[in-house]
Amino acid sequence: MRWIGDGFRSLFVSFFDFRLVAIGRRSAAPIGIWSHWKEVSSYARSGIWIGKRIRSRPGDGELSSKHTDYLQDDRALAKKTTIREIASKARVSMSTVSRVLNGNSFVEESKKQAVKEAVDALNYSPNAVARSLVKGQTYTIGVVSNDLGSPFNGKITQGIAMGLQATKYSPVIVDALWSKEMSTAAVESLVARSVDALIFVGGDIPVEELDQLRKKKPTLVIARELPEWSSDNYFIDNFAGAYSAAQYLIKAGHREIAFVSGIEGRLDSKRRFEGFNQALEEHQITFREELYVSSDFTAPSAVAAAETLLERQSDFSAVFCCNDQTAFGLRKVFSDRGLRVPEEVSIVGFDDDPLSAYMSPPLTTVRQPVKFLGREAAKAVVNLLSGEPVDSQVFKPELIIRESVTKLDTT
Amino acid sequence: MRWIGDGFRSLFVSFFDFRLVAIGRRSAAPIGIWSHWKEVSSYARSGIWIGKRIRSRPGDGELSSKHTDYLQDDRALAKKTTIREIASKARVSMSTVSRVLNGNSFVEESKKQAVKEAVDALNYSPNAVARSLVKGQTYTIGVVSNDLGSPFNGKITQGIAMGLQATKYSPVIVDALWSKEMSTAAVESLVARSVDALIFVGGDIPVEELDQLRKKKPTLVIARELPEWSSDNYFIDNFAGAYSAAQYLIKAGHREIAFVSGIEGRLDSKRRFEGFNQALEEHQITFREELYVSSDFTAPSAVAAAETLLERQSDFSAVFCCNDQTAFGLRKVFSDRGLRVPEEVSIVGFDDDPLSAYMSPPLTTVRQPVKFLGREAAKAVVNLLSGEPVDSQVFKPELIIRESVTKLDTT
DNA sequence: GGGATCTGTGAAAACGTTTTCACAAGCACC
DNA sequence: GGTGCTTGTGAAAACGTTTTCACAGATCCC
Repeated sequence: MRWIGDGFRSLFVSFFDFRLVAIGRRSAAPIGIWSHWKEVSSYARSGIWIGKRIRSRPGDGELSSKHTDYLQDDRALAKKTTIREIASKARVSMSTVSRVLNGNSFVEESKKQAVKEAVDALNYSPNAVARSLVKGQTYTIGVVSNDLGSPFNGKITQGIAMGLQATKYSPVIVDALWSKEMSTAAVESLVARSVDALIFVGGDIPVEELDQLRKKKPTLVIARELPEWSSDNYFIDNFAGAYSAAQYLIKAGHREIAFVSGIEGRLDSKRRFEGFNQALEEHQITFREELYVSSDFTAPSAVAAAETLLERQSDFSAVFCCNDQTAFGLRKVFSDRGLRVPEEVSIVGFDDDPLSAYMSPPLTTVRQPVKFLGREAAKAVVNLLSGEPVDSQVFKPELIIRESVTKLDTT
Repeated sequence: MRWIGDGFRSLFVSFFDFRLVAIGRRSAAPIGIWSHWKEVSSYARSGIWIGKRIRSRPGDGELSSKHTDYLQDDRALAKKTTIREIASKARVSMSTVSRVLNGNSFVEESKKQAVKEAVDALNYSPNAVARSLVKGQTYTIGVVSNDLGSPFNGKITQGIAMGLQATKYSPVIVDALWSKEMSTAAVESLVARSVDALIFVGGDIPVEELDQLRKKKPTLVIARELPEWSSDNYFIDNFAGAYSAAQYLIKAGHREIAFVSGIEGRLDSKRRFEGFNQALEEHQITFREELYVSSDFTAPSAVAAAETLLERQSDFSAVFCCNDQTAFGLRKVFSDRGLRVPEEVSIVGFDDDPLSAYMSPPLTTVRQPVKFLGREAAKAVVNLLSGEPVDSQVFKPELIIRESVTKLDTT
């Protein structure tokens, strides 16, 4: 909070949110020999709020150096070179400079050279904001992620960033943290910044809202199956992943297999259960309900799930976990209770977390091609922006066999 | 690749990088009854490249509807409402609309209302690009991260995003993937997009380059100690973290403690070794060189390190690992060799990975306040942007005691 | 009651590009 | 050698805001 002098329409500066509120009041004693009016504005410069409109009355004389110093806008001194300066240095018009820079029209070789020299000499780089304004494109792609801190989401995002690397688009990543409000806020902020396209990584925004967005901007939804969309949707085949893991357990002789779910209601959890079930049914195994325990993809919740499961005292020789964190949680409870893995209980996970290979025993799990998915999504969005339609695509996960499953002697 | 008709300066469209190359050639047979010139431009619209400059010669008559359809720019139809329309609907000037929207000047209540109604009625939201152009601020903050896929970096970035949530700034996150070229490219792209400030998360860009950048833009370096900077640098006290872990091992009776390093040459690794050493020295323990093994923060490399260490056949009762992934790698080798943890070897880690609590045994480790650091960095950068200087700050890590360290009977 | 100051508002300039438009000179062809 | 297309280029408009500037009416104070 800071008052700029006295003696004129004073300013109340709130640092918290950069709003400037004018408090009109009678002038008391003008600084120096002139009087000012100041349009209340939102310019913060080197800690001092500086008026842009400072008017000396006729006959009031010049501002003293003391005051000009005070009023000086120091950021303005670091003014960037503009296309106008290049034009005048190269003795051509601004249009020509633009044409050379964008390389989209014939320009005489000598002028081309002159422009390039001027650009180098003045160390010019074009202002992307101005370009965006006139082109109506920003060359940015909004990426709405949930929980960037998790390896799964982090890696997908990284894949997108990598895939966009060689293009002229950059990702603008926001983290919605699985919160409804934050995700709408995030999307609004992206739209206001006029990103050229949107990529949703997972999330649970209702399809209707996504439909609305898709009308306005090229939109891609990845790592989330959207049955309503026949295009612009890349996801991993959770059904097949779970099916292959369950199949593997069954082939190893397991019949009583417990299932620890992910977040109930989410399609990925559901599909994993369906794939799991399908494998069981194909081998005429009926799944007993007491072997289903609910969890939420986190290790702490898996601990609770494991305890519930053990309390039920229902026999099982293997557990299917909806992700690797769940497997880690279970493994810990089994350790604590002296249940040996895999000798007494086998475990399979899902995701292939970087640490799963280092669990003891190393975890057999379903690897999702996350980075690949991210990179493909980047390609897809570039295609979308060039007007090529993008068909939905299902990515196959891969069963990584390690040591957490034992072969049962079925005699 | 697509030719728009024949008969005039044709266009070769390269989809790969959106460059349009004009191929001048003699006209053959103009479409319809008029002739065109087309400024070669880079407009892609719904898969068809459409000329902006289509000139019918005098007397050539109107374009037929068939052709206007073809030439129509469909994205332009979805034109956003502008401040001008709000102004005319509310019967005030554009200036007044702007003033109401920004709330930075007195406006008569009745006009204020009229503007607000018009805004609601037309569902207007201001164009951030235009605003940025005139204000010279974009309200974006460039975040240069390395390896977003790792929990450590992912969580810091998440912290920054969370911290920026309530402000009017948004993060623009790029991943440099520890590559020199990618990081310079990333920084250049951020600067070209005129982000208002930069945050570097870790990384190894030379100080001189950072100094240069700092002259142009408010810059904050976090999660990396920069001894040359006395401000704008937030980092975690690696020395203290390692010291407390080593101290804990010593108090538990360990004398022969092995050290598995992080990436050699990086200051965080170095500081951890110094902290470790300091604790040893204070207890008059001389560190034997054969107990130092080099690694690089990844589990696979830790496996190699563990094997090297065991081959040396030097006695040790505990190992200090430079991060948790290293600890996981070691733990696996010890398992495989039948070395019990913690009964025969104790382990401490660094980072507190989400899965460390679920290692068997649960890993005693040094927790870094990563999300907190991210959030604080967000606050700091906002302060920086309002002109308040930001002093460098050291964040204290916390020793999390679990079960991977055993107390030795020192008799 | 009258000069000085305050207040609210619209017109217009500015931000830095790209694109359009107009034009002049060059070329090709009958 | 004239007609008509091609080519290169500069001036100016456009993108959608914010901010400046000018002005008129209101208020204040001696």
